[in-house]
Amino acid sequence: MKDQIRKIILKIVDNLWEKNDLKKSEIEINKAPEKFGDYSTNVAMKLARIVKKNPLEIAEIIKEKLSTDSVAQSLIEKIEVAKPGFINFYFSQKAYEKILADILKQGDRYGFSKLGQGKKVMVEFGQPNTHKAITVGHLKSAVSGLSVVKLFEALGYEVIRANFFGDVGMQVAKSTWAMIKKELPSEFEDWKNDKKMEFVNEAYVEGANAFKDNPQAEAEIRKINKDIYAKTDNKNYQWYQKIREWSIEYQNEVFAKLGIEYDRQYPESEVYQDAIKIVEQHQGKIFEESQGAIVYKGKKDGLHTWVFLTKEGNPTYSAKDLALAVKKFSEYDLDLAIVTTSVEQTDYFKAVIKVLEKIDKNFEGKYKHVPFGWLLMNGKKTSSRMGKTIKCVDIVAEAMQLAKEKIAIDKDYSSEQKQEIINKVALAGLKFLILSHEFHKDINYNPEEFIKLNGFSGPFILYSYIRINSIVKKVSAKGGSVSGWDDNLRFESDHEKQLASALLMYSDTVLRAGIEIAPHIICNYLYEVAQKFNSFYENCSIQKAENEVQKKSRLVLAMATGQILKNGLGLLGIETLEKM
RNA sequence: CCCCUCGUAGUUUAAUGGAUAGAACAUCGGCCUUCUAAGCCGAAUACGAAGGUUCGAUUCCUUCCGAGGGGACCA
Repeated sequence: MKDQIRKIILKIVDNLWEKNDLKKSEIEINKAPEKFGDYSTNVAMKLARIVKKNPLEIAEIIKEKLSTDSVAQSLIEKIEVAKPGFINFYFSQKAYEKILADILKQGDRYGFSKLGQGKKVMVEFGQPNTHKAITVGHLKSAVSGLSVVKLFEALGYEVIRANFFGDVGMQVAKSTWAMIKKELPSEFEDWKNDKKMEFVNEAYVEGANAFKDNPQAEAEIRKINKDIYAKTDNKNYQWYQKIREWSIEYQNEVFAKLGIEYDRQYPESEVYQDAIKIVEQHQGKIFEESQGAIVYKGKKDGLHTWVFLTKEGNPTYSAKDLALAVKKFSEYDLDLAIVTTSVEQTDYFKAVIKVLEKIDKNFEGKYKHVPFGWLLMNGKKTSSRMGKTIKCVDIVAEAMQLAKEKIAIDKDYSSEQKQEIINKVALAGLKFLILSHEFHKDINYNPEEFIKLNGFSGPFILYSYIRINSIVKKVSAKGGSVSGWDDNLRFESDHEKQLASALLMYSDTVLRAGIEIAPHIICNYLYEVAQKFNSFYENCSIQKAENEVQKKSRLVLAMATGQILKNGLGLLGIETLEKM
């Protein structure tokens, strides 16, 4: 709809002022502030400088021409000119009819665009380490990454979900060392993965402390590290392998609960050899020797110096990330690869990407790092209440506990139904909290109420969706019908019109959120829709509509709203509930 | 010392260079015999400081103040 209006305006402008230097990208057609209509354009103000005329005069001329265009006439009910030179549009009933029909016809596919058609993108997110706990940072990565995946899918891309996890290095040696030393409870083997991993994480902490404080332990841990790299067939390696398996199973369980399944998982150990090779291949050109290590000196590119191979000849993470990048493209023929990590790695990835582009020009612009901020409790990274590092499972458990305490669930539901409601509400709250902030900014939350159940929150949107579901069922049961819903709709009140206008903005919003990789835009949008729906709900009864046309119109509007909320929540990785 | 990010109501935050800076929580005041009150309606409170560019700056540039992150063998 926006494109249609845009085309018409551009044509008018070209006809009126033949030799204008107006840059088309400067012309904006945007959602107008509520009191000024639905869409607005700045074309007259941009034109003013070029044709040397008062923007208000120009706006009037364009308005005049627009009102004689037949396509514009059918979509737009009213055009207004406002100072300093905006042209504002109000949608027509026909426009509403068309959009509602599209939404209901296309259903779950509504809002998908063709922008990325035929293109492949890989999104890497999650990135936990084996042999230790999955932290709140991994949770943030997982939730954010899933949303990036969904946004790219909505843009029409084929998306490959990838995970890169650390399964080698000193941290795994530390916990392996402590696990061997520790006395295991007799029933240990029968424990589920989550309990085992809790135990392993304690071992990791002990191992890390011993490494710091005890030279004997340090030597033993270094030996274990060597055995792991060499795959020596001894107790050390066997233990490492066992813990690795539990870790991976556990990771998959945790991520599955968050709604994440990967298409490709890259263990760090898999790129180890490639990393060495790739650095050696480009030594002298991109890399040089410095103090025994092989480094990339980034000064000429405005970057720091980064070590790629240590003086012992081991690849650092930079080399592994480099090898990983190359591997991704060779395996999947990608058009784009996205890596999400926390912000502290921003400079680091600048260097990795720079080096990647030096290796092959074809990578230019195709590897993108998306940094996200911390999830902070009262502005701090740690929690005294939960122990030093905040674990992913603790956060999820807290959210569930909060949901359980504060939601009033119909007592007639079975315990399974209740559990499902608690799970989904908690995850909706958690995911919405994370995604409603701009990616690169830190999130501060208050542990007492860190997921909100009302106001600007995921549960509020779920609740609105359920209200819709409930009315639609009730009205349909009483013989209300939506047959022939694609024409003869009539919206009289502002509540109806504003809701319909908001629905009309969905596809523009998805497009923008996708291009900018900004799920918070979706959050803001969904909240606006839900609010407008609730206003409509209070003021415009469906059951008590004055006539059949009104009843049908309102029912269709409610149904379309439900579909939009569902689709939008889907982009955030949030599942809907049918009742609660 | 150098580089990056960020400073918006009491708190958490939004605003592709545009219109009266938009919300939520908390606070105060209304609305359930009526489609799920996790809701609706209303009140009050904010752009760190100073310059500059622009018809127009919260947004872009400079300086200062404040917070966080990064800067060779960790990631």
